[in-house]
Amino acid sequence: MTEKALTAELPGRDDQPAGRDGTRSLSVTDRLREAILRGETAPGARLNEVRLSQMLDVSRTPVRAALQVLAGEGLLDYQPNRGYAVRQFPLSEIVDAYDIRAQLEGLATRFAAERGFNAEERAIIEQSLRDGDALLDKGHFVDGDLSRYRAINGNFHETILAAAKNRMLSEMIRICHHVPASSSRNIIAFEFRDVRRRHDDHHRIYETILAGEPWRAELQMREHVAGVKSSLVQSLRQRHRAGEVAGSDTAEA
Amino acid sequence: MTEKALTAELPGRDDQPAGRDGTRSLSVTDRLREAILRGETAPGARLNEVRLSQMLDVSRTPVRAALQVLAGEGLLDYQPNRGYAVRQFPLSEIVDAYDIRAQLEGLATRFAAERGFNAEERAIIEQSLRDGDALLDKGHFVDGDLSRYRAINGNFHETILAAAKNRMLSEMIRICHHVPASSSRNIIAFEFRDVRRRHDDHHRIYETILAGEPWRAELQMREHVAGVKSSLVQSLRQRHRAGEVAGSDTAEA
DNA sequence: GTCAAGAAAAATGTATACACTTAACCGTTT
DNA sequence: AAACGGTTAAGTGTATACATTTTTCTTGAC
Repeated sequence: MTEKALTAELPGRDDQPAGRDGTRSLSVTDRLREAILRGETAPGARLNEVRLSQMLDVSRTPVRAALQVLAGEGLLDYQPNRGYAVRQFPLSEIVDAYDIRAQLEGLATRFAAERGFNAEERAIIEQSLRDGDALLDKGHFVDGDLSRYRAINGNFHETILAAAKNRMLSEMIRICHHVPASSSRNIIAFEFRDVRRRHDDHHRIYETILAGEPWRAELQMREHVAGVKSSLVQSLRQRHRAGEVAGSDTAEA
Repeated sequence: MTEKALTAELPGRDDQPAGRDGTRSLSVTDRLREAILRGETAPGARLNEVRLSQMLDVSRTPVRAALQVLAGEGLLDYQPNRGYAVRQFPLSEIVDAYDIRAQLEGLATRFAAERGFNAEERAIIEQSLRDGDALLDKGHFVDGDLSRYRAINGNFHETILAAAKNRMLSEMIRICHHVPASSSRNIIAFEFRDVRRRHDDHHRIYETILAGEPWRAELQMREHVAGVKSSLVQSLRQRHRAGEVAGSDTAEA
């Protein structure tokens, strides 16, 4: 079941009132989500409430609250009187999640283009473009550059999403990002060329938005995300060919 | 706050063990969701846990569980230590929800077309097409026909969604349907011509799927849903012009 | 009269005891 | 050995008491 490592660096209920969050429930929710996304829980494993509460040193109440929330986010399965289990994501759903993201982020881009950016949003985006340029100027990556670009990439996408000003859209895209292997945190290694191409996409998208062509910007963003999917699929194929394969139709990385 | 009518036809905790559902929590969740979607709760109103538990004749525990679930569905807002409030949907978000639905259902149609239907799914869809034909053959609607067509329409869309075989997609579309004024349950009156046109869309989409053209089917479905949005917007404009208007930028019907 | 500070009230968060359901166990039977 | 039945243990669902936070109300000063 691999419910270990959850108990690490636990504040203990007396050190801090309730973690650094407002409530224990939120704290437990975050910790469990992290653990699941990290893959520290065997997919399909059932989560025992009393064991979790002992591990996290809280009562069952906040644990149950967290489980309900995570089930709502799609990370857990729930059956009445039978409890919660870590949801399994067949490879097909992981790949499909990119298609969903492509549609949704495309739409968000259209909304953003229609509604326009405020000064702060514009500043962040332009900064992210400059930062990416600087990082890619060397022509190759050194250690840590990839995770640095990941942050830059995040700023770009999040700012566009914020400019779309649609909560439902934001939440849905957030859910897409929380599909285990789809999450940017455990993405496969990328070629320098891939990153450069993607960064250029950012430039193009921003230019199209400024040019006042929401519909084109939507298509560009859709294509942009679809490109990430392609990279993933190709990467999976390579792995598979290398015989490194592992887990049939379930992702555990 | 208008938390009335929730207490209607309550089984009472001794009549039945826990409603007809498995648990009280699920029962309460369903009842609260219905009440919110029906608009029986003032938008923005804060929900008091003890009052709700008294009204529903259960303890706070299942009430809290229900509130957490509904917050996850996007129907309620939550703030730590301050509780839950009925979420307000600005008109823009209601309209946007149709765009989101259009993208998502389009994608679902593509998936369904790529993956194909099984015998049962095919049967349901073809039945829905026949039923709609029969209903529309008269050339006009009599009382009750519109809600009858609504059921037929539901069968068509739900079956396509089922054939897409993607849970995340299903859940997201479900959320779109739960946006108050977006819900089919409180949709504005439709012209006969609109319905006929929409039903013809169903025929075309199914034919395209059978023809093995997933990409075209996606576009058709996207356009199909976008048409519904247009009808809504037009309907809202008419209302507005008629001065019937009411609530500024918040939908309450 | 307005504002601020503090106390009282109310509401949410948490822990825990108990009820009920499900799953496991064990012996019996075929 | 496999299958059935009943008992026991384990786990989830619910109610409730208590802790903590937020909100309200009162009191006082300016």
